[in-house]
Amino acid sequence: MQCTEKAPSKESTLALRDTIELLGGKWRICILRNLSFGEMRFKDLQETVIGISPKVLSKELQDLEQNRLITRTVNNTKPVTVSYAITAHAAHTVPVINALLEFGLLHRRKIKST
Amino acid sequence: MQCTEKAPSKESTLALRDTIELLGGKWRICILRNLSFGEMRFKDLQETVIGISPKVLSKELQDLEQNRLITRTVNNTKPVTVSYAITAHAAHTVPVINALLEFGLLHRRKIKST
DNA sequence: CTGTATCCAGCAAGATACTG
DNA sequence: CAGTATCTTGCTGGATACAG
Repeated sequence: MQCTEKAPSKESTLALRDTIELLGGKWRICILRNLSFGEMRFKDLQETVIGISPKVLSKELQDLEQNRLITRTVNNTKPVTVSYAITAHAAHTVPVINALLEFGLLHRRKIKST
Repeated sequence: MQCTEKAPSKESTLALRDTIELLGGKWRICILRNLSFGEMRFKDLQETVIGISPKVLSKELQDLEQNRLITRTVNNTKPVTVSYAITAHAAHTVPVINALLEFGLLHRRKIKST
């Protein structure tokens, strides 16, 4: 669907809310972006997603997996390692996430300069 | 800045967090999208942003105004009306928001069909 | 119409410690 | 390494009423 609406419909408002629920929160977008560079293990994510606690990371990963945005793979190594990767479906969000990032950088300059 | 990174830098992670803080939460993106169709008054928003309470709407609008994402204009009518409009700066986010919306629609179909 | 005041519940999330 | 358990707090945001 291309968005060609001339006014905000209730339907689109609700759909947008779904997306926000899906990707919203403090961490999920960051996690997805990090995974967009390649698969990572739990510990990698814990280091790269600055400030997240293992409990919260665990929960977020479960949520993302349930929504088919990431995959979880247990590697048969010793000790066991677990790899997380982004799904093809979630890869669609990467350009959007980058756009958000760029807006953030732009915004910082904008606000600072006033 | 075009994002050409090969790995997630701390800097970009933090910048992304800024954006999430800026646009995150349950309501702001919806508000911005609604305003992207043209200026609206408080009451219009209250009706279109389904489920928001006046207190929360008021607070969100203040936050958005402080970040220069919307403008607030008091009209000299009787009784007084107030118009909210998106700034040129925030207009940059509109395509991104629409991309999020479309992803949400896509996602719904994806999840349902499994 | 455009908000603010008050009161309150629930949950996200932090700290920390612990397990397989 | 990859999490889970527990305990606690602070804030988001809901309901409702009221004010300029």
